[in-house]
Amino acid sequence: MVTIGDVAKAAGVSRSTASYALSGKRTISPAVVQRVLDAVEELGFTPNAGARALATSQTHVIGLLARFLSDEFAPAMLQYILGVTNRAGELGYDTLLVSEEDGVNALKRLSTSRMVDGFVLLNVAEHDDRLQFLRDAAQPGATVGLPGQCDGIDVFDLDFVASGRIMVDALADMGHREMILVSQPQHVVERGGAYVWRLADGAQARADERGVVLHRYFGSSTQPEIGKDLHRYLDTHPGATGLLLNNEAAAAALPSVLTSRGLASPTDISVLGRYSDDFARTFSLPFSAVDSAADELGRRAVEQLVARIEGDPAVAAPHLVELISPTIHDRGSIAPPPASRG
Amino acid sequence: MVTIGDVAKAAGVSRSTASYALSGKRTISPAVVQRVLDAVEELGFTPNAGARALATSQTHVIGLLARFLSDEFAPAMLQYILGVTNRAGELGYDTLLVSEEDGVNALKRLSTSRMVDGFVLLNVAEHDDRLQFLRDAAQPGATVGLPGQCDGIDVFDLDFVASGRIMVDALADMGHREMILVSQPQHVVERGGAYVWRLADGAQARADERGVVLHRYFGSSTQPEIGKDLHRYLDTHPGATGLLLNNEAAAAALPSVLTSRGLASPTDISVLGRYSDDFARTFSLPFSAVDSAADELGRRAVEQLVARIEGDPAVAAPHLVELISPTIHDRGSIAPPPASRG
DNA sequence: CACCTGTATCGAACCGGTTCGACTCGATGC
DNA sequence: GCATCGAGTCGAACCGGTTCGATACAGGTG
Repeated sequence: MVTIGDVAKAAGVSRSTASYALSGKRTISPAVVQRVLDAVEELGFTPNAGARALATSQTHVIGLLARFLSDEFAPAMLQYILGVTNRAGELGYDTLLVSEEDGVNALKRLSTSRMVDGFVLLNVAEHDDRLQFLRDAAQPGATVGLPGQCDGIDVFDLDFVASGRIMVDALADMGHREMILVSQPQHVVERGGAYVWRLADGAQARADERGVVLHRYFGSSTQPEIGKDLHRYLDTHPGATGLLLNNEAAAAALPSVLTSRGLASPTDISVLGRYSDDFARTFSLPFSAVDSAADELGRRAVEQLVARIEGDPAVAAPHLVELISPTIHDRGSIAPPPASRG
Repeated sequence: MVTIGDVAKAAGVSRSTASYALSGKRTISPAVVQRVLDAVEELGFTPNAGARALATSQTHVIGLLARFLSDEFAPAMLQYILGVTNRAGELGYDTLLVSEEDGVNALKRLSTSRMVDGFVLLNVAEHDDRLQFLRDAAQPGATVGLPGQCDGIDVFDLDFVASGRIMVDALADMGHREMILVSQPQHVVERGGAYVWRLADGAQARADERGVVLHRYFGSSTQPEIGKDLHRYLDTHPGATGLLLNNEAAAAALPSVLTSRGLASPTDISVLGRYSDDFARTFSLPFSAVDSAADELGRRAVEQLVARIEGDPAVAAPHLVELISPTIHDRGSIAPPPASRG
């Protein structure tokens, strides 16, 4: 293997001079710099990552802690992962992906062994046991997902309260007065999926403000249960003209439920989901939806993490809690309710 | 940070003794070993990964080169990734995930900087430009996907030729005489997705042997195009009673296509796909399918890679080309054709 | 001409582990 | 009683980078 010593020898200088020529941290004569660069080129020198990490205490690797929970839609996670790895790559960082069950253990291991410069945590719950160790870690961390306590970390998430509000608004603006909100299953909430009730509360508050009736349900996350759930909701509330879906499985199941009831969207019923554009394409879902912004959240988390890694540690920038404003991707599934039309 | 020097001092021994006490590579008296272990415990010592890598030339990290091609069904890739990371974790290895466009560059970079002990390549094409560099690399490599040239690497893949055969057999055994095979889009083949024609050729050969009519198509990999494709195929071949799907998007789109045509499986048409069990669960697909064995392939690739990394380099084990026999996961979507029933 | 300044370079130390060779000491063999 | 041996330990070197302090030398100043 080619070391910087080989490069130095080939260029006829000392190791330190070669190092400075490459890093530019001290002034080296242009002639020498050129000789060093030529030697690097000729010999095919690449610095040994371990040695550099040892000397500089920087690995240029970030740890990505994913968490795949049962009854969750795994493919949705991929968007976040790719958002992180791609942006990290652009910024000169590699990504160590950990899918271990025991996130706390992985976090400790990577942190104390100094394998990474920082962490990105995905799928963060209201009370996430990984956070305590993240705060104590020597490396900074950013999360995708809004936990109960945000101190000491940078937090990124979709603004789910606002999402709930604009979902109600979108339908209420069209004249809908009664709608059904289908959330994730109850146990997703119980294990800390706070975004579920955040969206629901935002929706409820806005519904109350506008005098709209909102029926709230926790739907199943599996087929065919969710299909039956949807039928039951529609049977129970024949006056409801709008459907808000904060549940990927419900969105995926809805087309065949509507078909079998002889309903069409938006003619008979308006539908508004909350999922990513990729998800919509994959499932060919014709419903307008609040974009979950997975890609953007992953990107932003990495950007902030890298800024903190590379920032002056003396100037501890205040920690961010960045809630991305929801945007609706219009696919034409919202219209005025049947009764209000000719 | 706690170093082995701190541990040695606390235990009242030299650094080298502490190191040997922990590694067991030389005999150290039980009393000293215990004192060292106590010190490690008390101080919370974890070896610095960079330092260890520098000294041992082993990083205990494997590089995972994923390749997300346009018009490919990204969620399917997740299964392979998790198969790799999970098994690697069990074997004591962390996984560096690279999703870079330029796989060749990433490979070179990780290899020459000695960031990883070996590589797993996913989504390997017939003529994959990454392979040439993998063969020249100082680290061993394993692939998931069967390339044209397999020398110098360990190769794992599903036996797609056999898959094609058993897919035809499964339907022909039930009495079907005319079926449609929907493959991946043509350009997936053109850029080296050899598994597409391997399965198609296997199917065609078996169909010819049995006197079965097989209509072959390259379907789109995106919605809603694939839905329209499916409708067209069914319109064109009203006599076809079986559908073979080597195209995830087609499988995902089929339920609504069938519903809108008023067809049910297997009553009106028998369907056999080729995708993983996880995929079926995630998308609630009710079709029997040849399992793509994503998880197993990822696992096997890692196991072989680790064996090679840790094996005696003097004893160069012959390289493997392991084709996993296809198995059908029965979900009840295959039955005799309508005409042959009462 | 002595003095100072700044530029360009070198040698040595350091990061935190691992490992080789040498040393000590008590037990064993003759 | 002395050489031999093995168990147990230590010091030093090494892995391949980075970085600090010192030095050499050129040019400018009083």
